[in-house]
Amino acid sequence: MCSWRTIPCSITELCLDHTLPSGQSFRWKKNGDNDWVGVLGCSVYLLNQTSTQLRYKVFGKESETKSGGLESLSGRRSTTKTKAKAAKINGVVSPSPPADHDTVLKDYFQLTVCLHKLYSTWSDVDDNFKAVAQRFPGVRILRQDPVENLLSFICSSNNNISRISGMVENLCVHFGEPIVEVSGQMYYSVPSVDKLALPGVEDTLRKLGFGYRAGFIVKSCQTILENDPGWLVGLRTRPYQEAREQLMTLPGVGPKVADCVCLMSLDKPGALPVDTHVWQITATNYLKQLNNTKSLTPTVYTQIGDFYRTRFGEYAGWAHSVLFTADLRPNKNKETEQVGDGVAKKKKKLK
DNA sequence: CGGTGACCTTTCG
DNA sequence: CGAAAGGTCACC
Repeated sequence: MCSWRTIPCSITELCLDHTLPSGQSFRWKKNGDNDWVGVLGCSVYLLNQTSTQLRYKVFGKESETKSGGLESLSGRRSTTKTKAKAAKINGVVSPSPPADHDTVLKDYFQLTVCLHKLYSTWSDVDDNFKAVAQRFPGVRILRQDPVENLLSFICSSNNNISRISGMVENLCVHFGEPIVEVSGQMYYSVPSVDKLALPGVEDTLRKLGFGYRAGFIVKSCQTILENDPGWLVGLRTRPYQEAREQLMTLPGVGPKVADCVCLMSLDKPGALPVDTHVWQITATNYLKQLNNTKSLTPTVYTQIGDFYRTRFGEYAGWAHSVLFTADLRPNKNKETEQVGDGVAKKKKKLK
């Protein structure tokens, strides 16, 4: 058994227990009391942490992922170049992880972004944030594979977390590649868009319980393939608004899903997903004039995003994930459910 | 622009 | 059991 590898990292910069279950990725599972297991690229990672370091073990093939480029994981069929790189792998079932896994994790957790400073700034401008921040330190935005991120959130529409997780799992098990078995459990990669664009897939997904999202997934993958190779990941270097518009050309991708993808995998820290919950809480606690809005129209959606962007600045999307993380926890305490302490929440539903 | 209803199925209360 | 679930799309 290989030993744990470590990366220096304060628990206030990254708290796995607050970040991994915050509804960004649906693929991390708690393993025992301290460990988290998940798949990044073509490797299975086992993670835990102390107050000063992030610790990990890697299982499976050596990842071909290069720092900053998850392209090869994204179902590109641009082949030639990525193939050439991938061919370099010394596919040993090596007990010692390759040197590059530090880089993969630093990239995934975006450890070069100084969360401590951001928290401090946001606490200065918002009392609600300050209160929530004390209870939930170390919440940061992951830098996910755009394909995983996109598929996950196409599944999220009008759906519950529990089922979404199962659907993502099913996508990987049925259309991804097996990676390695760890303690009796096989792990799979995120499927390539090529696989999901094949004829017959929609029927299979329907049978797997995806409902109307089956069509969205297949058609979105087909659309991705019709675009230039690298189109999706290329949105990382396009302006926020443009990336958002482009994403919304995909079936099943509206404003909310587009913002999730912008924020969580396309390097748009100011993107701010507004769901019904965020809308309600914001109307109650911040923008009272929205209390009489009847639905989450594009206008209201923009107002809410702009409000937070004005208040929290360039990384408003990151602030938003801290602010609302408490409300997604399965075991949230109903008595204290609120944004910040002492602020009333939940208006009753009018119908 | 804003309002309405359908959409699949599972989980939740 | 029925309602709700991190929406989106089509249509008025």
